[in-house]
Amino acid sequence: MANVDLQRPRGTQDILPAETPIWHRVEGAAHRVAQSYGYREIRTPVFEHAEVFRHGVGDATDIVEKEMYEFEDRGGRTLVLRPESTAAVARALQQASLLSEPPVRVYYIQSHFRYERPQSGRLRQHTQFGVEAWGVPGPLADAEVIALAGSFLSELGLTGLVVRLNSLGCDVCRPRYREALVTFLQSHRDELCGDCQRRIERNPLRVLDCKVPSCQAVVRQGPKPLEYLCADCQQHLIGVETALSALGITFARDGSLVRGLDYYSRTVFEIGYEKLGAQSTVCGGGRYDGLLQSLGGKPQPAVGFGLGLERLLLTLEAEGLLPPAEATIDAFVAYLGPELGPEAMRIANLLRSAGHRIEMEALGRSLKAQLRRAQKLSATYTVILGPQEFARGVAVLRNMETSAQAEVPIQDLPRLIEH
RNA sequence: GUGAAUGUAGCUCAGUUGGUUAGAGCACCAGGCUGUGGCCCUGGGGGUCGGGGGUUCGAGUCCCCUCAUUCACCCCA
Repeated sequence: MANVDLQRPRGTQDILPAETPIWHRVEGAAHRVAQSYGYREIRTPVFEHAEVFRHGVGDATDIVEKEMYEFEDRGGRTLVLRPESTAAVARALQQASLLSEPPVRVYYIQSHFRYERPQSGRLRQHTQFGVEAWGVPGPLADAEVIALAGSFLSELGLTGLVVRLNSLGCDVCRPRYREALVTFLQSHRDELCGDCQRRIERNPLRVLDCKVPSCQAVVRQGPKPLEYLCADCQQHLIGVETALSALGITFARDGSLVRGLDYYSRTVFEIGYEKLGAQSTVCGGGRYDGLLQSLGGKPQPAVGFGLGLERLLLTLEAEGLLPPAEATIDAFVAYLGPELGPEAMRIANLLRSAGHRIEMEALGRSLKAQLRRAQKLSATYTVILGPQEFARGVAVLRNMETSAQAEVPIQDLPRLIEH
């Protein structure tokens, strides 16, 4: 016997039978809500050519630089397990020429893979429900995807989540702000933490949301991103806020909110749940008008979000919103003595044909053990077949809740059992 | 990638300054009730003490390495 390591790979999760029902519920809500907003599902390959993410997500991002599962296949192609879906979706829409007829509204529920140090709410394989509106430049689209996320979360019973909103500017104003910020930060370099000193070159906007108090003190004196927004970007931000207010969605403008992927422009937002600790952002998104162009296509405005389902489940659990376990069968078929096995099996199939969910005793245990099993499965009924009943063409039908039982003709069983 | 904590039965956990055969509750199986679940009583099965190496007469306990989980950072959903 080979000595196989039974441990799952680091940062992965088995979703066991006890957990699949809640996944079905969450995924079902995602399908319903997305479709109620007119979005249609898209599925892309688990792996893509590496360039899709290099150019789409950005060469200098952590995701591309050190977190991609990259490998060479037997044909010498460099492939990558997708670390996110937006760049892949852009590639797919472009390849199928679907963007010639905007708007294109799509959603996905897909796994993503990142080589990270795992902790709760951060896995190497994780699932995102994502939504994208392509070919829509106006602020109503931004508000729409935020509203969609809100509808989804409230359908699951969540309240008390915080929407944070910011604008990163566009090709016109972002470089101006970035330059002003870098100049400012360099003049205060020795007041910043080590991480932030590195960020000045790598990703200066990140300094804005550093948690170190001394860095925050520096940032407070520096140039404010919103002051550098061009007129168009300002108007866009106000347009998003006006629409959100009209929808009754509460949000907070947060000038320090920065998203790590290169493709974002203008609107960025996060929806978070504080009790989750460090990995508290459940949903993150924004506008990425420049993404398609960076993949070699024609410019196409787009806005969307990604919502981490594992983190969402943690939130639901913390809020006590996981539904109680439901009965998995309607009736359990018990029988006495191995010679009655085939007849019990015939009865079980008779009931299944009538649409009932049936489990039959598989281990030939005592009646006591069989009833215990039926109870454990929350079966509504137990059908008991013993030699005495078999000889007369009847079976005992026992209601597990009331303990009432009666002998009934076998052909009447399908009619007498209810869900 | 950086820093720290934890790892004993399916689950939650005890286990003294290193000292016989590693325990409890829950769960599981059986019997009490020879064909009736829940409550109760009795009994039973189950453990490479995460893995490997070392110190020692002797290691669950001490040391090193390794794997995994958790927490924080980086980053992100």
